[in-house]
Amino acid sequence: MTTERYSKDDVVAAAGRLFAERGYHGTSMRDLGRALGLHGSSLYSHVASKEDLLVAVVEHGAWLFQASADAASTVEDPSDRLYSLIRGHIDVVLDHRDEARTFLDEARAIGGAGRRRVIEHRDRYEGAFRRALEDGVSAGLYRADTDPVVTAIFALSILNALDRWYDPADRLDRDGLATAIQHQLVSGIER
Amino acid sequence: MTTERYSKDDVVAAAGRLFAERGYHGTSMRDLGRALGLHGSSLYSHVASKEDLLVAVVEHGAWLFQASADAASTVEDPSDRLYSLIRGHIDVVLDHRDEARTFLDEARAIGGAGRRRVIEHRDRYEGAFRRALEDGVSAGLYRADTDPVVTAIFALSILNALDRWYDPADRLDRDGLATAIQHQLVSGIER
DNA sequence: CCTACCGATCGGTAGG
DNA sequence: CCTACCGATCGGTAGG
Repeated sequence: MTTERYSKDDVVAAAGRLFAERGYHGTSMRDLGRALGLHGSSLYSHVASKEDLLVAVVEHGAWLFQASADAASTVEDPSDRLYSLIRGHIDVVLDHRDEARTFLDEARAIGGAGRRRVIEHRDRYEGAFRRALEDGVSAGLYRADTDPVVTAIFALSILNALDRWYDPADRLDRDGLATAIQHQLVSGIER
Repeated sequence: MTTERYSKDDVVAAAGRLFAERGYHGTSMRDLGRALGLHGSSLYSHVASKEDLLVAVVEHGAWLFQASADAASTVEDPSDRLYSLIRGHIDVVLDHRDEARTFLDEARAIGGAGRRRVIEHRDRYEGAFRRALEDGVSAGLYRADTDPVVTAIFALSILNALDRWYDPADRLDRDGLATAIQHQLVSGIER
C-alpha cells in the first residue's frame, strides 16, 4: 500500500506537456504541480531538480527519434528507407508532440554535457537521412549533384514543423502526408 | 545635452538578441540591463513593461518579413516572384536573426490581442508564397495537382530553419542558397 | 539613468 | 505527498 499517486514517468510526461506549450523557463514547478493536482514541492520526491525533468523529457524525445531511425535502417532499398524515415518521423512528431517539441526547442536550456549529448543525438539521426540520400545517389535514383547534407536538412526542416500545422481531420492522412513529403523531396532530386 | 546613452531602438535590439538566444522567459530585465551596462530598473525609462519589449521585437520582425513580401509582390512572373520571396526571406533571416527568431519562436509569450496580430501577419505573409505558387500553376509552370497551401508551408519550413545551420563561410552563397531552395521546391512540382 | 526599494514568485529543503 | 519554510530572483515603482 503506497501513497504515490504518480510514477516518475507520469511527472515527466506532464512536464513535457507544459515545456512544449510554454517552454522550460515559462513553466514553474508550481505550474507543473498544479497540472497534476500536487504541490510544487511534492515533485521533488520524484525528481532531483527542474533541469532533471527537462533532461528526462528531452532524452525520451531523443530515444523516440532514434528508435524510428533504427527501425528504418533495416530497409535495404534507399527509396523505401527514406519513406520509412519520413513516415517514422511523422509518427514521432504527431504521437509524441510534447517530447518531440521539447527535444527540438528546449534543449538549449540544458547545460554543458547534457546539451552536447542532444546535439550528438541530432547529428546521428540526421545521418540516417543523409545516408539514405547518399545510397539513393549511388543507386542512380537521385541526381549525382545532389547534396545529401543540405537535402537531409531540408527534409528535417519540413518534418520538424509538421505538428505546427498538420490537422489529422484533413483529407490528407499520415501515409498521404509521408508520400507528399517524399514526392516533394525526391522529385526535386530525381533525374 | 542629454544623459541618455541608448535609444529605445537600442534597447529593443538588445532585447531581441537575448530573447532569440535564451527565450523571453529565460531573459530577465536585469540580464538585459547587464548586456547594455545598465541597471535592470533603468530600462523602464525606455519601455513600460517587459512584454512591451517583446511586442516591439516581434513587430519589428513582422515588419521585416512583410516588407520583403511587399517588394517581391511587384514581380510579375510567378517563378521570379517565388525566387524573390525566397531570396528576401533568406536576407531577413540571416541579416536580422534576432528579430526573425523572436518573431518565429517567442510570439506565444505575447497575450491575447498581440498574439492574434502576429498570427494574422504570418497568414498574410504565407499568402504571398501561396499566391506565387497558385499563379505558377495557372501559368502552367507547376503541376495542376500542386497544393499551394502545403507547398507554401514546406517552403517556409525550410526557410525558417536556415539560420540554424547556414554558414556564410560555406561554398554556398545566398544566391546559390536561394536557387537551391527554389530548385528543391520547384522540381518537386514542375511538370 | 541610479538608488533604494516593493510584493510576488522562483527552485528547492527539512521534517514529517 | 503535505506543511512550513528558505534565500534568491523576478518585474516593476518612487523619487531623484
